[in-house]
Parts: sequence; structure tokens; C-alpha cells
Amino acid sequence: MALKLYNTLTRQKAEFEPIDPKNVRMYVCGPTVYDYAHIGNARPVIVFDVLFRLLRHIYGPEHVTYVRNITDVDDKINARAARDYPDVPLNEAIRKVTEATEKQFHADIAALGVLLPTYEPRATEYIRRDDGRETMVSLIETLVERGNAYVAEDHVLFDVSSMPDYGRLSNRSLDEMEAGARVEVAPYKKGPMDFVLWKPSKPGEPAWPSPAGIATPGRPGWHIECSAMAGALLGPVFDIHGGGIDLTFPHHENEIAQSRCAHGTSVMANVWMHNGFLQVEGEKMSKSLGNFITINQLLADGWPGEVLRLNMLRTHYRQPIDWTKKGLEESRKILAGWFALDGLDTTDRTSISREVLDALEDDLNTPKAIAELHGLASAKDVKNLGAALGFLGLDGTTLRKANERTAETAQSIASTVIPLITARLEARKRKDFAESDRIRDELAKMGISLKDTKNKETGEIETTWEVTR
RNA sequence: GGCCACGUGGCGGAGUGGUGACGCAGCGGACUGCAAAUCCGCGUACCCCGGUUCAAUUCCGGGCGUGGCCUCCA
Repeated sequence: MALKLYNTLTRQKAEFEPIDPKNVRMYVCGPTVYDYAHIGNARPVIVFDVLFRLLRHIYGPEHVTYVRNITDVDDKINARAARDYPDVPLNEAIRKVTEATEKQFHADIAALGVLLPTYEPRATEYIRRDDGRETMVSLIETLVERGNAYVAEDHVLFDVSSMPDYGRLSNRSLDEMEAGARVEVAPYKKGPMDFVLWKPSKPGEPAWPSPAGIATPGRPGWHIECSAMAGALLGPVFDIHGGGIDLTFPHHENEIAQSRCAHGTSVMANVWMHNGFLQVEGEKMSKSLGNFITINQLLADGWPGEVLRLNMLRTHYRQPIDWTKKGLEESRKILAGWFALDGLDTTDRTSISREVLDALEDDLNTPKAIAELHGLASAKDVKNLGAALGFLGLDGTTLRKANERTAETAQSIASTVIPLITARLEARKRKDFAESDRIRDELAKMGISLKDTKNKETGEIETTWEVTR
């Protein structure tokens, strides 16, 4: 089966045809580094990691270029830096915030089994540079020259009226947008939907020499950075652009406007993919509700990264997810069941089952793929199951780490537990089941569960135990 | 108000114009002193109302509900 992907641009699922099968190119909007990544941020990272793995499988690992940026210039970063490091010069404080957050982000997603993208550019590296690559400043200059952007009060603004099909991705017309606009329009804008490409910096704020003859130093608007990084690393037209569904408008719409007008192309990327939103325990995740869940917190609570990953993939990427504790428990059980099978090896990827690949090639139908995994598990086909799990980024690494931690806990309490188990076995031998059960209950309260097995050779009852919490 | 998704059994979640995927939970059985683990078995679900059709959960229309965007939140 050929790879099919749903394209937001056409609102249809269609067969994917790369521009150049020798170099399949994908761009995904990455995080703005000012705070811990939350579980909603994890979704596109995981979803597009699966797509990256699939593309590498189909076209060959050396024939796929995946760019996921780091946004390290943004007003939210400035605000956070000023708040957290009030006694440090702003630029230095910003560096502290972005470096620490970026490091944390990488640690978090590594636990989720996410491969490194081919390139992970930082926005600040693409404002200006001297190697001839596309930059935000060069894009802005081009847009001004071509009449798609104008200078007003030290800002550079994109003139949306200069682009006839602005709004095509999000399927809305300029009239509709203007009618529905609820924001106060800055007086220097020609049209209410015009958006900022460049804005002046206040003293002390990060600032770069401005384009288009503006004397005051400034900084880029949000949308231009993705256009610049995508253009610099993937060229004017590439295959796939991904991100959260909330970015469709205005971010992606504006990216398209900038890139297409600057490059004179009819599309920026052929396929636009958007992952659905995530709710927590049936409610919208928000700071005011206090249900903001970070990846870091989930990991700290003892959930192996692979459980988070599986939990994410149990829902199709375009569907909304209700992220619940119950779902996590279920994912943990499923994974534990698979990894308990004898002979499972996730490093041998020679036989990834056709059924699993077919499911993934059908617009990344991960729930279907997971159902196939269940089938392989019940057929005890550990060869195909292991291969598919490894392929999906569920290679057991974080499960093993969690098991090691449990083993350490077990070791630390073994001296308390073992005498109790011995006493219970003795009670059992003399058929004092009341005492035997009392000891088992006592252990259960400590989070220890027991298993009695009969030794086939000696006929003796033996008890194994494990820490369940 | 405009635009867009989505509504399947207790829960999660595929899929299909006509034989009730799959998983978790639950129930029954085997095993066990009893459990646990394991194995075997068990479910008459497709938001509502119309329409098309021999036949609709699946197609069409309307309604209701949930969520998203229209505010530099993935």
C-alpha cells in the first residue's frame, strides 16, 4: 500500500508523492523555549516522529530531511527572563531561560523515544547570517521589494491584500476575517489583518539591525522565523509541513503568505498536516484550571516515557485526545503485557509486519497499528511484534529503567519482606491459612504482591514477590 | 456571529451499504487452601429526526451535543 496522508490544504486524504524521493523534506513547528513542555506540546513531537520513522522506512534513512525548530526569540521568553532573573541584564537572562528550557525539552522528549530531527535550527541563528542562506531579514527585504510588505513606524508589516488567496489553508476569506476580528487594530496598519514581520526593540531588549532601511534596531515577528528556517534548510517548496491544529491560523497561513510571496511559488509545502488538540480529564488544559500537565511532571511521577508515547499513539493524530490517568494505566498494562512475552527483541527490525505498515501508511492510523500489535502478541509472534515495537519507538528502554528502579526498591526492602514470606510459607505448610493470609495482606499494604508457584521438580510451593507501587 | 472537526458497548478505539475488530475493566470457568499470574469462554454499541436503498452505524439533509480556530496556546 502506498503512503496516504490527509492534507489540510485540500481537506482530503491523498497518496503522498515526494518532490524528490531522494530527499523527502518535512518541517514541523517546534517549541518556544520559555517553560516546561506540556503534554500537548508532546503530541506533535511524537506524531511527526512516527511519520519521520515511516518516511525513513519507505524512502531510506538518508533520503529524509526533517527540520524541527527551536523558537528562542519571543515576547514570552523576554517576560519570563525578566521575571526569573530580575537582577541580571535582560539578554543574559534570556539566554539562561532559553538554554535551560531547551535542555529540559531535549531530556523530556528523549524519554518519549523521539529521534533527533535532521536539523534543529534556533530562530536567532536565522535572523541574519553571512553564508548566503535565506534569513528572516533577507525574506523581509524581498517582501518589501516585491510590494508584499511595507514599513510603518519602524515596523514591517505584511500586506495581506497583496496575496489573492490568503486564507486558503484555514478556509476563510479576508472579508470573513475582518468581520470576525475582535482585536483592536494598530493605527499604522493598512489593513486590519496585516501582520508584523519585524518590530522595533525597546532598549535592553534583544535587537538586531533592522531591514528595509529602518534605523531603530528590532526583532522579528513570530511567523517569519519558520518561513526563514524552512526556506534555508528545505528550499522554497518542500513536501510536508506539520504542527498543531491551532497553528493553522494565523501562524501557518502567514508562513505560507510570506514564503510564497517571497519565492513566487504557488505553494510553500505540498502537504499540510495538523494534529488534534488534547484535553485533560475531560477539561481543556489551562493554567487557570490548574490541570496543566508537563512531560517532566509525568516522568517524575514515575510514568515511563514509553507509556506516555503509547498513550499518545492510541488515538489517531487528527482526533482530539482526552488525556487521563485511567488511559495511562491502561497503556502501562498493555506495554507490560507485550514486554513480558518471552523472546521479544525490539532491535531486530528485519520483519515489520505488513499489517502494521499498512495501518501507518493509511494516514498514520496508529490505533489500527496498535490493534495489529495486539494480534501479533496473542499469536505469540514475538519476532514481528518486537520489530514493530522497535520501529514505533517503543523499544523498552524506559520500561527497563523503571524496572531497575523497582528492583532497587525491592532490594532495599528485601530484608523486611523475605522473613515475612518465609513465615507465610511456614504458616501455609501447617495449614494456618488465617495467618498466611494475614501476612499476605500486610505485604499488600506495603505495595508487595505475591505469586505462589509450584516447583515442578520438587513439588514444593515457592513464592515470588514484586513491588507494585 | 463566522469557519472547521468530531459524536461507536462501562471506558479507550478501528472499521464497514448487508456475518457485533481490538484492548482495558467486568462476568463465568480451569488452576489454587483462598488469591495472584496464566489459560479458556462471555458483549445483541454505533447521538436524535427525516430521506435514499431490498438493506444505513456506514450515503444525503436537518437538529442536538462536545471541542478547536477567528486573541503571536501544540
